Amino acid sequence: MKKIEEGQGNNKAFTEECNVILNAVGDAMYAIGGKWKLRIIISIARGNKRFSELQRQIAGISGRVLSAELKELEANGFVLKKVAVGFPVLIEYELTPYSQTLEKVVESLVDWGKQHREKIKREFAEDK
Amino acid sequence: MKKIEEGQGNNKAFTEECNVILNAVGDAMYAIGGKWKLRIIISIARGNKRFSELQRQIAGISGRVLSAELKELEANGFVLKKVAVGFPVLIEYELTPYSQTLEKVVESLVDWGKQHREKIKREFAEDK
DNA sequence: CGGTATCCTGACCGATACTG
DNA sequence: CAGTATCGGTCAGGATACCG
Repeated sequence: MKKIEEGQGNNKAFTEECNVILNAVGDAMYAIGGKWKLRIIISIARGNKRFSELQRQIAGISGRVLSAELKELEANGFVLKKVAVGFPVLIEYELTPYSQTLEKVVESLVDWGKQHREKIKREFAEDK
Repeated sequence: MKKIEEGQGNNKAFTEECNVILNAVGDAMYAIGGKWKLRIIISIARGNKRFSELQRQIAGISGRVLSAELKELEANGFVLKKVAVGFPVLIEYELTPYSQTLEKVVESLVDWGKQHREKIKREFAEDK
């Protein structure tokens, strides 16, 4: 009676450890996955502070969605909303220090995204 | 007449460069975003090859969704489906070399996800 | 300018049952 | 075992109009 046939699929400790990894990625994607969250964070990081700047910079996002996402990001501690009294009222968004922990994630995603886009372009070119 | 008030929001070259970043992240999220794709890739990378192994390892995924995602991953060049003739027919999934390019992304996401989960837990504990 | 309100569609996805 | 078929529900997010 073999206990492990091949691969590590039925090794208990292995399965547990794999679950830790899987949960971590799940948590990460839950927090910053979705179409817009990371893009908004990046856009703020690169100097866009105003609502309209963000909407202009992030192609395709609607006001409704940007508004909702900013609220969520604020609630989750990624973004700070600053309201300066005066006339007209000046509203600026900025990142919290916690957003800086995303640096490596963003960097690797940008790198991969660039090379992936190149790959897709090459394949498309070959398809003719 | 000031040309640039403050920040870099209206600097053209800057905006362009920011768009490159934004597009890269958009492409990446389009390809490997969503609830399951990365988890499936990770799960295969860690030795799970069979359909049922994957379904067992990836908590919460239904057969229907796993099937659809595997097809998409195959079509996009991340996964290879191997069918060994015999009885019963043995079907195994494995990663293509291209999936290896995701290593850094996965690594940073796992790291961040782990610390994020810790942060959430701490905040939850404080809330009492 | 910085949003909200309303409405709506389609993508995603869970459950269940069935098949070769 | 490795899926497919069908159904139905939820929800992200798009369009548009409006508001202080």
